[in-house]
Amino acid sequence: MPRTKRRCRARSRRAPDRTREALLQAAVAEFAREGYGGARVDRISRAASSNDRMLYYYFESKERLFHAVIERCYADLVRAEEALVLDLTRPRAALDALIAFNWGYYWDHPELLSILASENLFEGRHVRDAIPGDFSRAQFRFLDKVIRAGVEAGVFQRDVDLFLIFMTIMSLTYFYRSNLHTLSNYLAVDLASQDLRARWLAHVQHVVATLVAKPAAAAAAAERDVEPPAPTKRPRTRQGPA
Amino acid sequence: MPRTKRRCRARSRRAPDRTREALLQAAVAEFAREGYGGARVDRISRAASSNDRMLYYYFESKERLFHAVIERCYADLVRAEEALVLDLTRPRAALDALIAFNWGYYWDHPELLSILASENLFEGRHVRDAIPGDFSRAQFRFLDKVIRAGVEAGVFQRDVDLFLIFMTIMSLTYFYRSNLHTLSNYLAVDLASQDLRARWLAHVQHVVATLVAKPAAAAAAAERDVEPPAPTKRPRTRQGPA
Amino acid sequence: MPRTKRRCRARSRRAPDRTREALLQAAVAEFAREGYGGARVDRISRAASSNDRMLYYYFESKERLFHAVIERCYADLVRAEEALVLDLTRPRAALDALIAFNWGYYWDHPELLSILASENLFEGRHVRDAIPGDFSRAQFRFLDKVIRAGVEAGVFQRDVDLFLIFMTIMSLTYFYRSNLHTLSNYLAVDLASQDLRARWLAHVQHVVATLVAKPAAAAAAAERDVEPPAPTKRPRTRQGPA
Amino acid sequence: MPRTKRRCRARSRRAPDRTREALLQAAVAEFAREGYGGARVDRISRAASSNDRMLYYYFESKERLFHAVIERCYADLVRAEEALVLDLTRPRAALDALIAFNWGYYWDHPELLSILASENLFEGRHVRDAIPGDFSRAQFRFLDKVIRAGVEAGVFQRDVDLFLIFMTIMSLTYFYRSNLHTLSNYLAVDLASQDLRARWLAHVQHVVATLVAKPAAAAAAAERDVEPPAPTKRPRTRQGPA
DNA sequence: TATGAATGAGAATTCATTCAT
DNA sequence: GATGAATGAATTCTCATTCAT
Repeated sequence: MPRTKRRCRARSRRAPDRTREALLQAAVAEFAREGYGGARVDRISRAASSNDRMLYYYFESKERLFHAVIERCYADLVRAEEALVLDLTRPRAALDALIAFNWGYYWDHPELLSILASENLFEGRHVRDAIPGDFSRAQFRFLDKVIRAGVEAGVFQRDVDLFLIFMTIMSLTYFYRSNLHTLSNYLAVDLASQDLRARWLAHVQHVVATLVAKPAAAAAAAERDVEPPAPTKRPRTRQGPA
Repeated sequence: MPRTKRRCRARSRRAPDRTREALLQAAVAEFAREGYGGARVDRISRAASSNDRMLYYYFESKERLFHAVIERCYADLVRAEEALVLDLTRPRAALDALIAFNWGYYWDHPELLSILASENLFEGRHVRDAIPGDFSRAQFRFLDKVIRAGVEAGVFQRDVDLFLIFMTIMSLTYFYRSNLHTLSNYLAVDLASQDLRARWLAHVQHVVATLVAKPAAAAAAAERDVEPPAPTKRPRTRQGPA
Repeated sequence: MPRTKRRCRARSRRAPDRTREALLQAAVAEFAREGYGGARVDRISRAASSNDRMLYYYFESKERLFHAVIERCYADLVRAEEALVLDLTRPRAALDALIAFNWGYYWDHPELLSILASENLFEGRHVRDAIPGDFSRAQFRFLDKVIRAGVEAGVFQRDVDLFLIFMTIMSLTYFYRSNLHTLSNYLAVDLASQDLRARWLAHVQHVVATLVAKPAAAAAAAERDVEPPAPTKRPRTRQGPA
Repeated sequence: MPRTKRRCRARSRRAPDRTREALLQAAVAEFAREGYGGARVDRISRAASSNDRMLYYYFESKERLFHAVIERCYADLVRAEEALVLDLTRPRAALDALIAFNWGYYWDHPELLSILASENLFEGRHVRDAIPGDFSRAQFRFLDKVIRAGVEAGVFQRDVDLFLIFMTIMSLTYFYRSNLHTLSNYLAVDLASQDLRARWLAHVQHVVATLVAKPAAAAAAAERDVEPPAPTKRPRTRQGPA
C-alpha cells in the first residue's frame, strides 16, 4: 500500500544555511528554556519556521543537535572574550573589567548556563572530547596578561595561581546567575534587583583584587575600599539579605 | 510481557509509609539523574518496587512529586546543618569547619545540585512560596554565631556583611561541584581529583578568612598563609590547571 | 511544562486476556497481509479495538509481537496436526490423508505461509532458537507411524528416508500455495481453480506413494493409476497449462 | 550533517544508463533483503551512489521501481535458461541437468525468491498483466524438448503432463531454498550444509526421473538407484534429518 | 493498601516524494 | 543529467495519568 498523495503547495525560499542557523538558534532557546529532557524537537523546528524533517536532515538526532548547541554556546562565549579590549596600563581596572565581563556575559546569556546545567546532568557526556580543549585558553591568556601587567607594575603578587584566580572569578559570577531563582527563594531576597547585582559585582571585584594584590597593597586596599561599598546604605542587610 | 512480577519482598503488605518513602527516594535519584523533563514516573515507581498508581496515590502528580523532592532535599540539608557542632572558642577553625561542611555536603549530595538545576530551569516555580522561608535561617544563624564569636575574640571585623559572606561561601563551594563535568572538560583538568579538591577547599577557606579578618589581621593572615598552600608543590600549575 | 489534561471518558470492559488475544489475532492478519515491513502497529491495534499502548504493554515491540505471531501460527499448525486421525490399517489411504491434510492446511492458512515468508526475509532471526525444536516432531511421528504401518503391511519399502519423504510432501504442497499468485501469472494459468487444485493433490499423492511403495508395487502402482488421472480430460494441458 | 559527500567517483558526469543500472541493482538487493514494505528508497539510492531524485527520475515511484525489479529478476532467469545447453542425446542426463540448473539458480539467486515472496504478499498485483506471458515459455520449451527426446529414445513415457513435471521440479527445488531458514529451524537441521543439499538434489532428480520414466524403466530405475544414494552412509538419518 | 489494565495525546524519528538550481 | 534542500504525513514507541478490582 504505497502512499500516493501528491503535493504541489507554495514552497518557501531556498536558504540552506539560513535554515540550519534558524534551527540551531531555536534549539539554543528551547534547550535553555526546557533542559535537554524537556526540550521538544517539534517546538524547535516550528520556532525556526522549518519542520522536523529538516532538523534531522541537518543534525541527525536530538542528541547531536544538543551537541551542536553546546558548541555554539561555547563558541559565542569565546568570540565575546576575544573581542574584549583591556587597558593593561591600569591592571586593577583591567582585572575589574575582566570580572565585569564574565559577570555581564553570564547575566546576558542565561542560555549558556542552562545548557551547561543540562550537560552536567549528563555528566558531560556530549561535551567530553568533543569540545576543542583550547576553548578556555582565551580566558586564561587574558587573565595571565592582566596579572603579569600588575606584577610588572608592582601592584600584584608574583606567583599567584592562575587556576585558583580563574575558578574564583567563575564561581562568584556564575553561581549567582545560574542559581538566581532558587537562591532568591531560599534567601527570600530578590537577587535580580539592580541594587544587589551591583553590590555583588563590587564584592567579587574586591575579593579577587585582594587575592592578587601584594600583601602590603592588600592591607591598603582593604583599608581603602573597606569591603564593597553598598550603593545604598542599608544597615539591616548587615544581618542578612532579608 | 508487561513489567515482570516483583514484590513478595520485605515490605509486603503493611507498610504505608515505607512505600511513600521508597517512592520519594527513588524520585530524588531519578530527578537528579535525568532532570525534571527527563524523569519518568514509571522508572521511579519501579525503582521503589512499587507501581505508578501508588505514586499518584501519595503524590498526586509528577509536578507535586518534584515539589516533594525539592523539599526533602532542602530538609536533608538543613538537618545536616543542624547536626553540625562547631567549637566557637576558635573562630577561624569554626569558620573553616563551616566551609568544609558546605563543601563536603555538596560533594556528597550531587542530587541536591541536580534538582536545583532543574528547578532553576523552571525559574523556581515549584519552589516559590512553597519552601518555608526559614530554611536558610539555620545556615545564617550558624554563620552569624561564628562571626560574632570571631568579633568578640577580636580576630574578625565588625560590620561584615553576612549576606556577602554567605554567598561567597556558597558560590565557591557549590559551583565547583555543580559544574564538575563541564568544567573539567572546559579546563581539560580532572576537578574530581583528591589533589585539586583539597587545594580548592583550602583556597576557599583562605578567601573567606581574608574577608572576615580584621584589616591588620588580614595582612598578617595574608602574610602567614600566603594563599592556599598547594598540598603538593607544583610550580607548573601556576600557569593554569593542566 | 507538565501535562495537566484530565480524562473521564466512558471506559470499555476489563478483559486482560481478551485484549491480548485480540491484538495477537489482528497481528497475525496484518503481518500476513502486509509482511513484517509493511505491517502497521496502529492498524493492528485498531483492528483489535484496542490502542497502540496496549500492544506495547503486552508485546513490548513490533518485533516481539511478530515473534509471538510466528509462535502462534506454528502452535496452530501443530495443534491441527495432533487432532488428525488416521486409519493405519490402510497405509496408502493414511498417507494420502496426511498429504491432503498438509495441502488443505496450507490452503486454508495462507497467513502461515505469508508470515514464514517474512521470517525467511529476516533469515529466520525471530524463529531461531525461539521455536521449541520439537514442533516438527508431531508431523514426523505421524509420518513415521504411517510408513511403519505400510512396511508391516508389506506395501511400503523398508528403509525409506523419512526426511526426504517429509520434505517432498512439504515442498509439493507448500510451494503451490505460497507462490500461487506469481506462479499463476508466470504460467498464465489459474492455479486457484478447483480443477487444477484437485489434479495437483492427486499428483502429489501419486508421487509420494511411488516413493514409498515397494519396487514391485511401485511398478504396479504406476501401472494402476497411470499418473494423476486428470479430473477432466483436457489433452491440451498435456502440452502445458496455458 | 546530512548524507556525507560522495561521488567524484568513476561514474562521474556522463553516465546516464550506468546510473539507472546501478539504481536497479541496488533496488534488487534492497527489496530482496527487506521486502517491499521494508525497503527504503534512500538506502537504494545511496547504495547506488546516486540520490533519491535520480531514482524518481528513472523509475517514477517506489512501486514502479519494484515492478522493474521483478521484471529484471525474471529476465535474468530467462536469460540464464536460454544460455543453458543440454545434450539431448542422453535424455535422462539432460533432465538431471535441467533440474540441477533450477536448483543451482535458485540457490545462487535468493533475491529472486525474496522478491517473489513480496509479490505474493501483494497477491501478484505488480506482476499481473505486466510480465510478458512468454517468460515461462523458455523453460517449458526446454522441458518439452528434453521429454520429447526421451520419448523418442524410448526411455520416457508418452503422454506425460508437462505442467505437472514442471511444477514438480519447481516445487522441489524452490521450496527448499525459499524456506531455508525457517525450515532449518523447524526441522532443527542445517539445510544449507553441502551434504544435505547434495542429497536433496539427487532425490529431486530421482523423483522426476521416476515420474517420466516408462513404467518398465521406472521399476528398473527404482531398482537401480534405490532412492537418493546418501553421499555418506548415515543409517541414523533414516529416522529423520538430524 | 495495593495493582494490573487501559488510554489519548504526544514523543522522536523516518517515509516517499518534489522543488529549485 | 544531476543534486541538495525541503516537506507533510506517517511510524514506532512513550508519557503521565486513571479505572476497576
